[in-house]
Amino acid sequence: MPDLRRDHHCGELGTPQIGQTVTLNGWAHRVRDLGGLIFIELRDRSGVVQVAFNPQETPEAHALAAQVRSEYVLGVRGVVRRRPEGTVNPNLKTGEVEVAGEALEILNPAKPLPFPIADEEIHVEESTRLRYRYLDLRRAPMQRLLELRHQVTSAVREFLNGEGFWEIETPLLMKSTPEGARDYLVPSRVNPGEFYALPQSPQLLKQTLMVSGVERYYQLARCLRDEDLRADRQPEHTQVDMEMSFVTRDDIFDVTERLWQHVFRKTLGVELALPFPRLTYAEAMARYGSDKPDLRFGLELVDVSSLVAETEFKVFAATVAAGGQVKGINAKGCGSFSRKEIDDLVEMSKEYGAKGLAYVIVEAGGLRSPIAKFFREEQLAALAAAMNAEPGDLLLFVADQPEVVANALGRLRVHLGRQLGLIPSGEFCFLWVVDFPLFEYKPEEGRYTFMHNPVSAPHPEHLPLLEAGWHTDAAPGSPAHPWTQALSLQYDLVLNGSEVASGSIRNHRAEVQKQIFAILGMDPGLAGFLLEAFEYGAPPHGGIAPGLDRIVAIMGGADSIRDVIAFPKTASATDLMMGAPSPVDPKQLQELHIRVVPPPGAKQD
RNA sequence: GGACCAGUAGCGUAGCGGUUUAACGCGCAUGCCUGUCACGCAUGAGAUCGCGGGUUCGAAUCCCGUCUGGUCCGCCA
Repeated sequence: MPDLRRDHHCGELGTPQIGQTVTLNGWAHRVRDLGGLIFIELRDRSGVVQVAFNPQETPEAHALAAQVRSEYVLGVRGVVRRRPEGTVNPNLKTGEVEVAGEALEILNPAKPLPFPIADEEIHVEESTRLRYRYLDLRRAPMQRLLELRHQVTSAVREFLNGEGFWEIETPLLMKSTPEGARDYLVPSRVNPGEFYALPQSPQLLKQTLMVSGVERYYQLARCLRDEDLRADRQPEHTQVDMEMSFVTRDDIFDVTERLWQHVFRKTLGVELALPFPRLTYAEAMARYGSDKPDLRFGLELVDVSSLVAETEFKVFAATVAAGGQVKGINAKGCGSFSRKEIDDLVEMSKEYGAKGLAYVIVEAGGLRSPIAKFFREEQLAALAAAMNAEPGDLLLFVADQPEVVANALGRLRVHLGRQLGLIPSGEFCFLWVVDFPLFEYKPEEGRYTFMHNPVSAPHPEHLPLLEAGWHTDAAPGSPAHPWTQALSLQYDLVLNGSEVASGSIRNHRAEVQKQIFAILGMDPGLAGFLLEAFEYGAPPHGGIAPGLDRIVAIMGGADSIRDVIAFPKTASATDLMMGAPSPVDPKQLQELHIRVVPPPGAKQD
């Protein structure tokens, strides 16, 4: 370590330290060489302070200071003094004082940087930031996010420890499962031809821990999935994985709500109101067309099926007759949209699966629309009334099967909310979505699959529907089928339109779990050991797994979860800093008993 | 797997209705400058216009392909 070892941090200096000799270590944030005087802004994690070097007072230090460039690493000793009259910098936390540099040591020079560290508002290609992630993380906005994430995890641990949870680690080398997401595989050298899988989540193991009598478990667990990426999806993400025994759904809601209340209070000073509102899945889909509705704005979906069933507009009438529905949203004040703007919305709704988007412009004199001619006067009036239409509004309608309508209008709703600036910033709108269907019918596979995961328990009163499903006359997938009707004790936590946690009360009775596997046509596979464990006294249990990356990103106002992950991957799952993934030495492959068969057209080395 | 957007000195951009020494700001280098704080002033270096092919007398500019990054759909909790 250098001679000049720090005894203070840059950002903590102020008028109370005036007169003290301090030693600082840090980076040259900005350098201003006036020919005589040299000012160096010195930065460490705590902040920035100005150091002044005077050629008359300390010629040696001054001569060295003249060599300092941006981001040189320095040791500085000097006396804290009040800045001369008129030179106080109100933009700097330490701006009332400066350090009169007496001794300077260059601990390490730095090459000119690929992008500036000192400017907070920089526009640099994200690939450049990722290539030089160590420099990107040096920037103040990124440091703030790193610190926020640290504070959040620390508050999470503090709270859960206080509630009697035990933090327990589970293995990274697990067993592959065919269902759900694609696994990352790790070849076994010792067992030729066999593979481990990296965990998609510790789901089965945390349930196993309940059988072990742990009662309250948590882990900041890394979860890995080999699927395509998005702005809010990385190949590895972190969950606050929790599981509890002898609890009801409300117990889990209560702990989770108080957890985030504690975290928001400790880290942001924001007071969350409890309890969080709840919506059933059915209501969320009906009113917002989404199972993760953003409640920070309105634009709710309105069902007008009954109003249009008898009209001459065949698209609407036929859809309703065929068991579909017609729903609309009222884009308030968008009646002035240009033809192109409306066409864009139509195009977008098609992207989201709708066959089309009907629109009606509300004018003072009446309704203007290409489809108006198919409606009688009173039908139009009823439609306008149902949509709460006022002159200047734009009404948008989709007719289709309920899932399609919900998806298209739900996404259109979010798009319009953003486009119209209806979404207030700085608000944190949590809500529970409850009563998810237990199963989901996949027409293309002709079978039922699980909605969330296969371990979610059915609603107790829907338990008989499991058995009834084997004997029904109802067509698979139809609304009348018992398995379509069965609701589960699964729940999601939604924050500002993002799903930030998911959980359920689990099946703890082996026969119920086996029944569900049978309905899903699933081999228990990996879960076999859990089923066995259930036969040795499994407590009722349930849990939840909040996604840390998404929550921290929302808390910190980051655009992407990449900004709250220290070393994230690109959209093609590569790491631009370390250059992963990469080919490996043939010897390594040999040891693993693996031969690579490149796809046709792949790049050769 | 598909759609769209972007790629021009270290960074951010302009040029893209074809022909110029490829322009501007920041950064960098050198010199000057003793109260600056995005210091200032002057001079200068720095670009095979992502890559490959094609059209043309002539391509950063038009066409095709490809790579990389991003957003979205599919996929995924």
